[in-house]
Amino acid sequence: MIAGKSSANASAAQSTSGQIHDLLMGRIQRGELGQDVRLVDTAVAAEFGVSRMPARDALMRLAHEGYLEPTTRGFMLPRLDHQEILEIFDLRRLLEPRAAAMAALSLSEEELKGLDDIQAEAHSAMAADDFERLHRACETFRNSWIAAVPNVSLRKALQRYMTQVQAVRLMTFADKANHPLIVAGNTQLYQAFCRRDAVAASDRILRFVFEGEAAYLQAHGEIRNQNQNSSAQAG
Amino acid sequence: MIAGKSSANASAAQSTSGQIHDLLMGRIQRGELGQDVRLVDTAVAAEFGVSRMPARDALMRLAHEGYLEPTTRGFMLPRLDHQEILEIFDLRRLLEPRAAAMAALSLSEEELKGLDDIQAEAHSAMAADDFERLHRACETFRNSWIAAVPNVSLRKALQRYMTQVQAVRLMTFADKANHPLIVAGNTQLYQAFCRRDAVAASDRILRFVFEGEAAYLQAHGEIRNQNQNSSAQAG
DNA sequence: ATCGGAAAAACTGTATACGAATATTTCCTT
DNA sequence: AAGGAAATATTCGTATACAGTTTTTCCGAT
Repeated sequence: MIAGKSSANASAAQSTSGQIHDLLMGRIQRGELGQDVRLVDTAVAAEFGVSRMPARDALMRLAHEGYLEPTTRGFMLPRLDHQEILEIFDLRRLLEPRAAAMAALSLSEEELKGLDDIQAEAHSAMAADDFERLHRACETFRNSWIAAVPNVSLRKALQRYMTQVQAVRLMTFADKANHPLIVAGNTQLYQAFCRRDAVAASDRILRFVFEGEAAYLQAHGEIRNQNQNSSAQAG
Repeated sequence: MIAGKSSANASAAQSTSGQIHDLLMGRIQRGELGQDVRLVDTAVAAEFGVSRMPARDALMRLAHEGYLEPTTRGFMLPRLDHQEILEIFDLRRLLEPRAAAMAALSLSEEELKGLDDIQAEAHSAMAADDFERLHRACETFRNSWIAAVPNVSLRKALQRYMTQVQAVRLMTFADKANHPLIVAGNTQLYQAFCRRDAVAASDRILRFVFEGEAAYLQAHGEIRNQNQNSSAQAG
């Protein structure tokens, strides 16, 4: 049977497939799976000491949620093409400003304190040149304020492409020059949250997404030139 | 084995669970399932002459997609509470104006002709007092222009809460006074599409969603007064 | 007639097995 | 050495069965 780490959420009420789902999602979100990894239901079942059925259920659920992509030979991390990535930036500009505005009004003092702590950790990690700590701090910061958005449907819509956002972020994160920009932007967002300034929070996130897109395009520059010759408008 | 109606999409490449999924989704989207219906995997399997596994896979997929809600005793149509419905209106205001603007630029002449035909059918159905034809025409109109949105991520985000939108529409559709308003709004949207006027299309859809929310609130009026006393901000 | 508890029925989650489909590897011919 | 065909391996989809959980029904007591 399964040896789960988080026994708090892998309680008696959680089915086997639910537990496997959560464990695999944790791995995906922490970037522990390489782009070339194939998750095969027989192998996952063997790893967790269960039958194929709950493993298959968990993999299929992750695929429906957008974290994995089914192939004829197992499930893999999604490979977004250039066009899909640009579309997600487009979608983020529609959703995230409103989400940030709502978060500015909804974040509790305790949650604000938590964001402050995360920012302190981000500064510390940047000073120490610790890429992983910095990346984790930035992800935690983002996940924390999004968790405070009161509109559940909006939150779910945001969380649904979180894996893609993270994949792009890893790409742009590779350029160390982006680090101070990202941390400074988070600091400004945090300050807007503290002031309960919904407009400033909204504007800052909008800038963030534009800047993120610009950084992505720069990182993708040479391939983008090639794609421009061949790209056709979808639909 | 399965006796599918649409053999064009239920081709040899489609798995059994995929076929069952499509057939059940068709029923859901046409409103053929009552609010109290429970879909149990053994019963669905028996209906389609297959084993529980493909039936269960199809039901689980529909649940992941938001069309069904799992209970301990089968799957049911989702029951949205008042707050969730308002949140979806909020989300629609974020997504649909942009979608309509994109559709205005992307719809082909053939697709525009199709919209014109659907509008003619809507007028005819309204004149004949044919509620079902009118409802179907309105749904087809909406599905058609959304299908023309080139941003796949945005389209998927819109399609994900389509069932909820349809449930609310059935509620507001019950008031016959709303019919001419809806058809007139669709006509104006169609005209904006013809003019390739992205701004007008965007604005019209925004009005549509506001009007839809107002109609929903009116239909929900007395219960809303009661809820106002007890509602707590989620999050 | 009502209520509570026990038993039966209904349903889900999971285990195992089998066949089909797909991908990979191997072998043979040119 | 390369390409194509055949064989093999891998993986998936589905069937059947069993155990556990939840719901419903029935029966006895009050």
